[in-house]
Amino acid sequence: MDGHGGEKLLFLTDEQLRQGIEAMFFAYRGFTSDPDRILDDYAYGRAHHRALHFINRSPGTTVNNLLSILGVTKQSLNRVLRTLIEDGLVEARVGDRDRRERHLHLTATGRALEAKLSDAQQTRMRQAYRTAGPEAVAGFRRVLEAMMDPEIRRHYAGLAE
Amino acid sequence: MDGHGGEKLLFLTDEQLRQGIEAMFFAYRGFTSDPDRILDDYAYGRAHHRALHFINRSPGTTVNNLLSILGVTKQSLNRVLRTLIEDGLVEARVGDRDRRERHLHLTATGRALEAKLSDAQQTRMRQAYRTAGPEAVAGFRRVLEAMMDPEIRRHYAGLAE
DNA sequence: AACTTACGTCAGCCTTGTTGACTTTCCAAG
DNA sequence: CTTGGAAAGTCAACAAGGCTGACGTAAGTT
Repeated sequence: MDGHGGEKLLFLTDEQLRQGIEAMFFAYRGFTSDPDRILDDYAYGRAHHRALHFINRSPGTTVNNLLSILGVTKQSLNRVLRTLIEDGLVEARVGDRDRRERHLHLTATGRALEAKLSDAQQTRMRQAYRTAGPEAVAGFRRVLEAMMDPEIRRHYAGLAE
Repeated sequence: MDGHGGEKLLFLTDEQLRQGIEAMFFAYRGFTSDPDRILDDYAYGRAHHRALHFINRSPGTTVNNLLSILGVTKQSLNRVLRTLIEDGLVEARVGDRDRRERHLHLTATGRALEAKLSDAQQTRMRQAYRTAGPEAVAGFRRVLEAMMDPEIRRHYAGLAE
């Protein structure tokens, strides 16, 4: 693409970097605050939201798959998953090919809550995008992608593995 | 500045918004991972890092001030602050004008750890900035700022209150 | 038959958030 | 000078959500 093209000199003072760091901190708080408020009404937390999000994104994903995306232990995930299954938001189907695997799907109820949560988050993001403008959005995404760990980047943007 | 200038139509599909949301999630993980690894070596957590960061940014800040920036309860902050003071990283000086207030300062040891932590974080951010390019950095900052809660934006960028 | 993988579960621990109640200190207004 | 209230600290109890370690079971794989 632009390869060397955009290689202007970047004069980055410590102060500018510090502001970038704080921007991440404060923005992430805003980013999670809307779903958090909704989750309070149910007895769920951020961990439940994350599970709902990624199951919705990749229906039929296995437990192991979800573990590597979320980067937590199976004990942590299981605690969350169990309540979601008990409450009828998530369905765990035994695998056809490999019957050890559990393929995770959202039920209608699960999809409803996921939609509610992601609507709130999308509204904020859409508003931020509109305020910042189209070029800003592209830059935002580029910096975020460059900030991820490489192994994590694999899981990003719906890349099948 | 450019006001209406950048108001092209923004066609934002749900898929694009979802990818932005995931980018925030994955990038934030990367963003915190380096300091987290360092903190493990001491017996500290992310909460200690945040306190060190903001005390370093605004030396002499009061506890109440810090509370409103961090958005936690005084009991939560106090637990963290107490260990930092006991361990000699933070000094709480009784206020001159108002002797109820404690003005927080980093000791030499505290500054050393803060520097170590922020170096790690700055290195990642600098690398991401370099990969993404200068225009991307500006966009990144604009979107993040637009994503913050307005009350929080007051605390941002060293605005004195 | 033995090994490995996928998943679930029990027990226990830590950090970091919460609420509620209470005390001490101390400024400032009556 | 007294009193009200703000600032700060502390104790206790609790919850979410991470973690480790150990164990069990079903089901593929060799």
